[in-house]
Amino acid sequence: MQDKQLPRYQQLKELIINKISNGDLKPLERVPSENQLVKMTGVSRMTANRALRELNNEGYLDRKAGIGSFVSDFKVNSHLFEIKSIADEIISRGSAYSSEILEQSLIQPSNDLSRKMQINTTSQIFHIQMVHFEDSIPIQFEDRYVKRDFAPDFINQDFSEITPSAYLSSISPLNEAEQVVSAITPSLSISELLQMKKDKPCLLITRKTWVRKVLVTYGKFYHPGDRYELLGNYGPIMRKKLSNK
Amino acid sequence: MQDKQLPRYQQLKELIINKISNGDLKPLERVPSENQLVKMTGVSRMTANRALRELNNEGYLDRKAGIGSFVSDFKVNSHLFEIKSIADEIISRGSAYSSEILEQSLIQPSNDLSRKMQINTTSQIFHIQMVHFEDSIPIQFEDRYVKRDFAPDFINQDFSEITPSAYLSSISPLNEAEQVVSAITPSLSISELLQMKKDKPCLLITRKTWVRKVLVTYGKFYHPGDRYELLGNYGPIMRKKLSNK
DNA sequence: TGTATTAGCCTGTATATACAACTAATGTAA
DNA sequence: TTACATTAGTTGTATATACAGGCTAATACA
Repeated sequence: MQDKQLPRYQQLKELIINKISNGDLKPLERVPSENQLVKMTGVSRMTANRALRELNNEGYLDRKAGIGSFVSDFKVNSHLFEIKSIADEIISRGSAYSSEILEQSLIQPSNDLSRKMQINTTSQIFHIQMVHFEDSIPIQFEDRYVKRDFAPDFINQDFSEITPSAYLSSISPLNEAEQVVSAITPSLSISELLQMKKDKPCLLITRKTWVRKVLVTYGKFYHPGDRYELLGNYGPIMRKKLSNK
Repeated sequence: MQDKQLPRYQQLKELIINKISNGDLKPLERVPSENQLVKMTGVSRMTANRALRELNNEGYLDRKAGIGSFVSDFKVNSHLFEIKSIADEIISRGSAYSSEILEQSLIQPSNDLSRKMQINTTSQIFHIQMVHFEDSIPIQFEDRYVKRDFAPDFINQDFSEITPSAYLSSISPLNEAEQVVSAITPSLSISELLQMKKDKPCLLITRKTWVRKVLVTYGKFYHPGDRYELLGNYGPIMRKKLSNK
């Protein structure tokens, strides 16, 4: 592949990222300390420090002096910033969250869908449709497809307890996403599900998510235009710190 | 303020960021080399290296071995990712860009506007309204306010040559932004400006931008829902490298 | 037993040193 | 003039060392 070998701190970083990606290291688990890495790999402590420090800056790890280094809890706050569970969002606003599941099934994808999900038509995929409510007012209609390979137990989950988004994150940290935001006029059925007045616009978010370069889920998220807006903050890179508790 | 003094590499970083923010160091200008920083401030080369390396990772600087370190060209690609000039976006798609300026004036803000812009009503602000076209089709209606203090020469610019967004970025790198995306039904006048059919939805982006914690511009950007969508990619942090040319 | 101290491990920072790779400018020989 | 070698300055990496400060658990002591 590449004739030039990577620097040692970079090799260390990728070693740890790989262990996180393939599940050897799970969220909140301890990763080797700097001195352990020194003994294990023969590098000096400063290069072990650089590897762990940069992984911390990139959101893979949480470090705390006196304690150790731990894999970030991707369930709570993925380093895929801004993409959080709709339930958490509603609860953090102090509102009551509830949901209604309309469909939860295993299907054979159509030609169009198999192309979107980058699989052949013989693979099976899960399909879920549900509505999310904030204080009993519909705030999102979720129409999502999930690769069976990635989440074989998807069909047995109770998604009134854990949202599909949170469940998928718990299986493996999602490490790449593409999100398209658009304004549309909803179909009649969606308009009714969201209890919207006629001809009112919808904010539609179409999202694809990859784990280790493989697309695992594709979903459309419809929001009533007058009840939902998407907020983004852009600024100097902030690192979250572990609390002192 | 803070009883604990910052680490030296952090002090160095802030020194350089301040020089960039207040215009002492302009885009593409050379910043002191690691050895110069050593002589100037008395730190060791490794801590000077850490300061410059992290500023590079955060997008403030571009560094190249054998050459030196230079302030990033925020005009081309701000570290406020995803917020780029609509003109660049259209041109990068291979389409023809044009614009029509509807208003360009200096005004006294209303009570409501002065509150939104966090100033008192005696301060003056600039107001611009314009439409951006892709291949002669309207793609964005821009309704923007700019603090006079920040860009005193704003009124004399020819915004058919350089977009307001690009002009403001050229004055100083914009280092914080808040963006709210929503789906609305446009007013009749906006619907006509964008040559939209009746009752079709608009994608509305409301954006505030700060420079050094001071809000400098507030704008609303209306897009026809069927002609524009907002795309975001989220993934491992990538650093741009200087080319070898 | 209960409390205070200590030892040990962790991260965070700072320095001194070394070598490699790259680039531009300069000097030198053909 | 041209081609090549040298040199100085730059960033990039790697190591060894040191000390500070946070935290935990074992230990010593009253």
